[in-house]
Formats: sequence, structure tokens, C-alpha cells
Amino acid sequence: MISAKPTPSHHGFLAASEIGKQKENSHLTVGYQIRFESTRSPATKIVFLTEGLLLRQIQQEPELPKYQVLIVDEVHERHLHSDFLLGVLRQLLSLRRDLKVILMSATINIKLFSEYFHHAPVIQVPGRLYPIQVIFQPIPQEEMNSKLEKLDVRPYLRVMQAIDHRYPPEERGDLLIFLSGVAEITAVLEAAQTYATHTKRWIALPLHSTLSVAEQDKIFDMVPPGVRKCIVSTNIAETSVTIDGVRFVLDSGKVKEMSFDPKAKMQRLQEFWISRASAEQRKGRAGRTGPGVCYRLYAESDYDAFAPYPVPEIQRVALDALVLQMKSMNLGDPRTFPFIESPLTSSLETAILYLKDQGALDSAEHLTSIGSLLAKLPVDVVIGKILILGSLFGLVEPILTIAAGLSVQSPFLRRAQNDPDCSTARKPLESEHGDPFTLLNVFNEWVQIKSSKSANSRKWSRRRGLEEQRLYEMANLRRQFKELLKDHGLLEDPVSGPSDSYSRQKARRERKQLYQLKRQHEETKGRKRKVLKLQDEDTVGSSSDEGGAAEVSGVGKANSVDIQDIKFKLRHNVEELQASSSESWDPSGQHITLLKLIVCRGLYPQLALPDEFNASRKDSDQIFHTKNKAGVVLHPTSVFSSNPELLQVDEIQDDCNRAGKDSMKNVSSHHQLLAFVSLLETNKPYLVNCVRIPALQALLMLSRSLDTNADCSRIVVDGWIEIHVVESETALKLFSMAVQLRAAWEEALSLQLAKQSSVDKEKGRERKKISALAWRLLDYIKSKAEYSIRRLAGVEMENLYIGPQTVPDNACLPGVFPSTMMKPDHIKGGYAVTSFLTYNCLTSNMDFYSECLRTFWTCPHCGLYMPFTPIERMSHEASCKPEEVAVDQGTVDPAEQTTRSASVLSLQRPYYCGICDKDFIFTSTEILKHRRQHQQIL
DNA sequence: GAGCACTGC
Repeated sequence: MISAKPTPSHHGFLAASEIGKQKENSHLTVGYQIRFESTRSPATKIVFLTEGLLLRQIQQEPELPKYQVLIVDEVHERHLHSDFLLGVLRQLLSLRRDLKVILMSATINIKLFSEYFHHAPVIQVPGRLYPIQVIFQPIPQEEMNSKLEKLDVRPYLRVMQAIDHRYPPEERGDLLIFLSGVAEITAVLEAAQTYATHTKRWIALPLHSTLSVAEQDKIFDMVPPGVRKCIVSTNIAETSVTIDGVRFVLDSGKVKEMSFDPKAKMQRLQEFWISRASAEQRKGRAGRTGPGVCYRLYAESDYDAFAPYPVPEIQRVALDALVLQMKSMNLGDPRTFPFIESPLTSSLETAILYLKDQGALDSAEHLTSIGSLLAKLPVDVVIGKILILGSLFGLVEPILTIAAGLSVQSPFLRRAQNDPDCSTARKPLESEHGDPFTLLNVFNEWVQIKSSKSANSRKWSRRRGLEEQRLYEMANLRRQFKELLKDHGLLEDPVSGPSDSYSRQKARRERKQLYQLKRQHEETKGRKRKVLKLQDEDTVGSSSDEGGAAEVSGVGKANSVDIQDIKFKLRHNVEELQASSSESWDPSGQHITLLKLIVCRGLYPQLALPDEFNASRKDSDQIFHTKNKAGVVLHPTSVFSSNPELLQVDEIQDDCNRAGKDSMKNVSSHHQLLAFVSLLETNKPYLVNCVRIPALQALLMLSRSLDTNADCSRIVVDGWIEIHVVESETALKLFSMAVQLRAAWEEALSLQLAKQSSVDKEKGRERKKISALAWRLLDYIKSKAEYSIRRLAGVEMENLYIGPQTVPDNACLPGVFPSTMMKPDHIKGGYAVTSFLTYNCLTSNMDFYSECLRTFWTCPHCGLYMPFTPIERMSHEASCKPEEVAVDQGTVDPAEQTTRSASVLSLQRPYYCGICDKDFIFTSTEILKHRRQHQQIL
């Protein structure tokens, strides 16, 4: 193990340049590889790559035969991937005696690493840092801000004054201020700029990740003589961005960190004191080019009380992806894996439970077929599900874009929200269906611009307040997703389009030109450092966000080559992209409806229910509830936040028929649910990236548990949402459709995953079936129903079920499918119809017996006319459905095998008729026929 | 009126 003093220099780079010198003539032997870029070739001897990428390679080749020596840099930073990698390498070392592993770390916590690797020898390398004077300057009590107040900027200004006072302006050296977040940065920046206009000795600049790339780059610009930069930054300057020329560091001692609340499945961004290791790292930023000074806005006793190190990432985040990857690497039980420092047991259990719930792990915690696929997709589990589901319905192109859009930082620049020009230009891109669809629109429009010769995509993006960089990233991501789906047989290789020799030649010529432009750019490389101007007196007052600044750098770039554009056009086939993006042009809205259903199924159970009293609330006060967290709000960037009317229900009120009934309040046929991508708590818990969908239809289709009363008009979903359907007739119709569609969808999916549709002839049949399924899903989603919906209160949730009844086990009712049995449910009471549906188990004031609820009904398929109880009718409908949608018994997911095989035998079953006082062996239809006889007699 | 720390496969 190699260690060095905590210095911001990149040891890895040092090594590279030394190696480079040795091998000057054959520079090709040293390469690098990151996610979307590689200079690796067969000749490569030394390669720099990221930990995540190496882990993916281990997934493919567990013994890493390609490598003899591995150097892992910056292990002290304790990233999720690096901690995991160390664990994997430690195991690999016992398999590969010839492998050499070298860890590089700052001197902190050397013992931990050395002992973990069986007391590996330590080599100390002296650091190269200039001396730094530390000044503790705690904030006086009266300037401490309470949580609700804006940050008090006086302590920060005092430091700037002190610098002006003590150091002559001709002595160079900039100031770097570390704060916790954007709000704090804005406050200090404003004050610093005001101070700067008086003294003319400062130029203050913000630095955080949500700034556009151009704005971030400004911190590298030069200042006029006698002027210092004051860079007001987040943590980004602690490790990610290195700025030379900093002589003064001002450390607030605060940091915002993401943690994970497993109970509510919610991310939480909270402010904390930094660790001593971080404090030292921040201090070190002052001593890179010469002796420096570090002002700390806390007392030395505070410093001593700080935690020694930051909490390793593995102990802070959701471990779904990690567990999934471990499973696919055959690393055994994650609970007993010898991590350098174990994650919390509860966190591992939550992840395992979640993966089971999502069907990625079976009950024995082995990967399922969908699980092993998800493990190979470099995305969150929910996004992975969306991709898989999308490939089923041949809606891959828009789904790829949506999945990519949800996996990158938002392309919407924050500052543009206040700019009226921007928001009007953005307006046409907004989708009333939800934020993922806005992302889809943005990308598709952008691709159209890219493919037109005359339009300038950079300009187009800037007009709309979009960070184009994010759109390039989306293009890369969606291509990677597409290739992965293809590799795993979920996507057919497109038949390559006709290409005549002329167009091939043309394409070749274009590529050649692009290469030339790229080379030109590389030769004149390095952005020329501009000289920053002092802030004008009159612009300062109004500009908290520096309206003009981006414009200046934009104009500066307009004349040069757009290297991003060239790289994009070299990497992607723009015409193909354009074709696929216009594919999702969908005037009828059919695709959108299906896409929404797919996205929502992927996101399930991340659903939020609008509060029933939202109609009487102000726009900004709209409240939503999730199963585990009541009272969440929309993130202000959501379409629904600026257009809350999209979620308003036009209530059917004071209808004379139901005026008196309390349960029939809030009746409408337009109730909507929100599916959301994440729940993030900052000041409040926010729903991020929302999609709206018809509530009842979606819940019947997606939820894990549906409990009903006798006529199915009252439904409890997943134990927390209650629905009253006005007409039980309607409820039954929906139930019947949902039950059948779920089975058909499930089957199509498992067929797809099992790759059983490899024979061409079958493929055609499969496709027909799937398109029939799609149409039926569309019909179903659009079906009308009037109902009320609300979240159950805590007490109500505890008294939902009638509980086990004294029914003998063999008293089974005919099932909904010919092959399933409706068994008495011994926990809830009532009857288990399918794995998700329990009939007549809800406690109710009205004590219905199913026999009382027979009504006459004509089967649309066979014309049978007779009185049915609700459940008999569903059963008949399911067994009497048209040929092409019949459920194929031949292909059953192994996970479901047990439940089904038992019931296949039970097509016929004992039936006791009370009127005849006789036992029969009947199929369900025969039972119905038999009962009809009695009805006629009576 | 009110907002997201930072990486990365």
C-alpha cells in the first residue's frame, strides 16, 4: 500500500506521466477507459479506468485474466464502488497468487486498509504541500442563523476584509469559500459582490454542480492585476474540481449529505458538520501553489468534536444495486461478505426485501431471470424494469429516451425558471402527462434540431434554459441501454436499411470531415483563458444570478467549433436517431397511454395519492400521500407543480342519488394517481419526476393486494387506499378485465425473458398476441368508472378484515380462471381468488351474502343468460373468453409453477348442492348450469 | 413563492 499526506494531487496521474516518459515512443501502450470513452487497444499495457468499470469487467471475467497489477487510487474516499472493489479484490487475491494489488491513500486510516489486506506492507510517500496557517474564527452567537433564517453573511465578509487589510493587492492569491448548498452560496455571493463593487479588489463567482458547464468554467478565467477571485463553492471544490492559485480557504465546516430512510424509501438531504478528514482536505486547497491560510468558521473544540472521517458511502445509501450486482457475481450472501466496513444490517435487509418484492430475487434469495437481467443494466432497479417492460411492447425507442432522461442530472437549468423568455420557449416541450414525458419531448425536439443542417442546437438549448451536455449524455446512455437489451435478446437486431453506394459514400465523406474538424480542435486545444471583468456598479444590484455572464461566454464560443456536436455526430447516427424519435410522434395519444402504464408499472409501488381535500387548497399547498409517508408535496420543477389543474378532479357533486351517503363523497371518474421516480426530503419531502395515471384502473392493474367486499364495489388496495365504486357492475367489469390482462401481461413477459420466442414462426404469433394485449390494455385504461378514493387512516387499516371464517377447507368456490381455485383465506377471511385478489374479506356495515347479489346477465361470448353472483360472473367471463387471448398453459414461470400445477388438476371439483342435498364432481361451468336449474324452478 | 451535496457503471 502506498500512502501520501492528504494532498489534492492525483497520484494516478503522476504515475502515468512517469510511465509516459519511459515509453515515449510507444504512447499507445498507455490508455484510459471511462464509461463512454476508451483509448484502449490490443497494444495497451497500462490502462486507467474507473472502479465501476472494473467491477463490470469482473462481472464478466471474475478472475480478471487481463491484469497482472492493479493500483487502486484514493481508497480513503470510501466510495461505494471502491469499498466493494476492495472486498472483491481481497477474495480474488487468494485465487490469483500472481496478482499484485497496490492501494493508494492519504495517510488517514492507513491501519484499516493494511489490516484488511492481512497486514499489507505500507510505503510512505511524503506529501508536497506548502505550509498552511489555520485560523479558527467561530461565528459569534448573535450571528448564528436559526434554521429558518437566511444565512448571516457577516462572518464571510469579515474574512474578505481581513484579507484586504493584511495582504497587499499585488500579492496574488484567490479565496475559496466552502459552503453547504446553493442557497447559502447565493446569499454569500450576493454580499461578496456588493463588497466587491465597493473595493474593486474582488470578483466573486459561484461554483456548484447545477451550474451550466460554461458557468463552471468561468472559475478558471484570469483576473486583472490587483484583483482576487472569490469562489463561493460547494463540496465540489473539495475533491472534484481543483483550482490553482487559491491561497485563502474559508471553511464553513458544513456539508450536505444524502442519506437513505429505508422505512419510507426516501432520500434525505441534510446538513451536517464535516469530518476532520474533510476539514483537512478543504484546508489543503490553500496550499497547492504556495503557503496559504485557512479560516475556519468554527472553534478548535468544534473541530476536535468532528467525526474523524466521513461516513462511508456504503453506510449511507440504498444498497439495491449493490446487492443485485453481488448476486450476479456469485458472491454469496451479502450479509456475510467481508466488507472492509460492513453496511448496516438493516440496510442490507431492506435491499434484499425490496429486490424480492420487485421479483429480482426469489424466496431463496437467488436471482430470478428478471433479476439477472436487471443486474446487467447499469441503472436503478425501477429504470431497469421500465426498459424491460418497454422492450416487450415494441416501444423501445421512447422508453430508451425516458430511461436515459431519468438517469442523468436534470437538463433544466435552475436559473432559467425565473427567466420569462426561457419559460415561454420551454412551454411547448412540457408534457401534461408528467415529467418523464417532458424529458422525452425535449430529447426528441433536440434530435430534430440536430438533424437539420441549418439549426444550431447549442443556441436552441440555451434559449430554453437547457444544459445541452445532459442531452449528449442521454444520447450516450440510450445507446448503451439499447446495446445491452440487444445483447440479452430483448431486442431484435433491426434489419439494416437499404443503403446504396451513393449514400454510403456520402456518409463516409461526412465522417471524414467531422474527423478533420475534431483534429483541428485538438490541435488548437485548450480554451483560451479569458480575463474576467470587474462587476459593473449598476448590474450588481439586480443580479443575484448574473444574467449577463452566461451570455458573454456563450458569444465567445459561438465562433469556435462545437466539439461536442462533432463528437456526437461521430458517435451517433443522427438520421437513425431522428427516425426513431419521430417514431414516438403519436397524435392519437395511444403510445403515450401505453408508455405511461409501462412507466408506472416500473415505478410501482412508488405511488402517491392526492389528498382528498386538495381542491380547497392553494396551488402550492397540494398534498399527497404515499403508503409509508403521509403529507408529501410536489417538487417545484414538476409540471404538476406549475399546472396543478392537471390533477384536479371534476367532482360529481350533489347527485340526488348519493347525496346522503358519506362514503360517496369525492366521486369522480377522473381521479389520478402519481407515480414518482424518487422521494427526496430537503426542507420538505418532495415527489420528483411524476407521471399521472387514472387511479382505479392503474391500481387494479399494478397493485400487489386487492381486497373487496361482496359486490366488489368497495376495494382496499395494498392495505392503504380505499375505493368506493358507484356501480358495482362497473367494478366487476374492471376487475374481470384487470385479472385477465394481468395474467396475459405476466405471461408475455416471462415468455420474453425466457427467450422462448426464438423460432421465427412463433415470433410472429407472439407479436400478434402482444399487440392484442396492448390494445386491450388501452381499452381497459380508458374504461369509465365513477368512484371515490381516499387514504385509510391508521385505525381503519387495523380493522380491515373479517378474519378467518369457520368454513371447511374443501368449501371452495369456482375460481376466476378455469384452472385456479378460490380458497378460503385464513388470514383475511373471504376467498383468495388470485395471488393478489381476495374476495369478500372486508368488514362492512352492510352484511352481504354473495347469494343475495345475483343479477341476470348475458355473456357477450356464449350468449348464456342467467343470474350470477359477482364472482361467478367473473369466473364465467374468464373461462369463456375468445380464442386468441386464451392463456397458454404450456409456459409458466417456474416461480408460479407450484401454485398453478396444483390447480390444473382442479378443473373438476367436488360440489355440494344444498337444494338437492347431493355431492357432485363438477367443473365451474357445470356448477353454474346446475344452479341455473334451481333458479328456473324457483 | 420556493428549489438538488457529489460521483459513476
